[in-house]
Amino acid sequence: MTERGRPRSFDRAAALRRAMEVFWAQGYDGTSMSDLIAAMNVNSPSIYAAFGCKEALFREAVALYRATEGGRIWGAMTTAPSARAAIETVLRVSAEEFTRPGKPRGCLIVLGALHSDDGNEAVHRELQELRAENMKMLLQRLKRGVAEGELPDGPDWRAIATFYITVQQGMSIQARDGASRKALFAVADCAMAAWGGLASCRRDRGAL
Amino acid sequence: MTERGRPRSFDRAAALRRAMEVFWAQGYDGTSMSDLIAAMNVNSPSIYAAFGCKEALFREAVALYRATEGGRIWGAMTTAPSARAAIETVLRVSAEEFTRPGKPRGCLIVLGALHSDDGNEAVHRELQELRAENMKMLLQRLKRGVAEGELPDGPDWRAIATFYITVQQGMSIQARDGASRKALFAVADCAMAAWGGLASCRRDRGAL
DNA sequence: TCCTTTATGTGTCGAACGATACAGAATATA
DNA sequence: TATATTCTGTATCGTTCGACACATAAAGGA
Repeated sequence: MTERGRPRSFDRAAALRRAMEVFWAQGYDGTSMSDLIAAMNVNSPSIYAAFGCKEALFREAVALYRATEGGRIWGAMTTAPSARAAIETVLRVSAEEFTRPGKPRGCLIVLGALHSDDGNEAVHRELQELRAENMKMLLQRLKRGVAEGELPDGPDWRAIATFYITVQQGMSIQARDGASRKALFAVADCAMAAWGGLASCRRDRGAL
Repeated sequence: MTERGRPRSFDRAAALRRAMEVFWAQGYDGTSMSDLIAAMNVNSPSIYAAFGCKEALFREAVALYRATEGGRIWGAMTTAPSARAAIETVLRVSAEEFTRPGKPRGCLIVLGALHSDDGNEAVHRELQELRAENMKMLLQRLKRGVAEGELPDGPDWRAIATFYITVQQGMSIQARDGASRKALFAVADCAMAAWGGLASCRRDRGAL
């Protein structure tokens, strides 16, 4: 069974990639169909036929982002040899990805739909869940480190995971504001400078 | 010379405060005139007569934010007895302000206009400059600490300032995602755990 | 070749956007 | 009281939004 009907005259994958970069640069609400038509070089009926609606197109764009840039950032979470190396690599690769020449700065998942407006509740919620997933992934990597004896059992690892997620998300804003790759590397280094104090501190000493 | 003409029938300051909270919750682009009319309980011609246009109203809202919530956060920058205490207080007060019950979560300056769309370039640039000002303020406080002998001359204080600004900005996103005040306090504690390592490290040792 | 199927380009839909025209109402001054 | 001045409510401006109707074009299958 082969393809029926008139064949598509544009490259769906390439058009999706261009849509992703527009959403990435301007956010979900900040991107109009006119923007997408111009960037994808495809008329709106063809966009609707191929992707459904603006929200569905955004979801595909997010999936593509997670499979490419996002994968490069969070892949280290499973491949790195230690919990500490995993966190350090996530921060450093984030610094690289957030300042890649010719690409939008910062992270689509973080900057894509921060506000919940009239008709973007589903999109906003999805990105929020993806951010929560990243946090969960980081926390589980730390717990694995504890289980494997790499890390002590005392510290509040949830708080520490929240801290590193906070830094990683803050880097998106810094990147948007023009921070250089070198500056973000330095931020990562500063965050890792806290590791020694955090990984050894006891839960019963103050807020940690 | 007294007031001429029909007097205003609404409280300008109270209406501005309500407008600020809408902008704070929904961002500049995410807030429509309809939202403002509903929140301020003032019809649009009266809004335009009193504030000019949507952008001018937003600017006044930002000024009000800086005078109130923003002032509480960054006031410590000058009042705290040491550079370290200044940073710690900024982070802790941020955690408080970003999770104040009944108020929008996070920071208006950070979340108000992250993307630069069609007609918000001026607003976007203004918020960006205010973020840069905060960074500058923090860096100058660190330099003052060096000048006064509190801090050593070796470390890359600009990188360290960028780090703490990154954490402070990341807390806005965490707050938006529902992080508790306690969780943000823990983030602040983690960030301060890096202080010892940062404030003593030499510039010629690696990236710092 | 005819029919079915799918994609394309033109044009446009109702709704919401930011912003005002206008007439009437409420005040100070003359 | 008469006039000038300012604010208020209704109603609407032109534009842009996301989405789609429609006729036509281009392919496979009979």
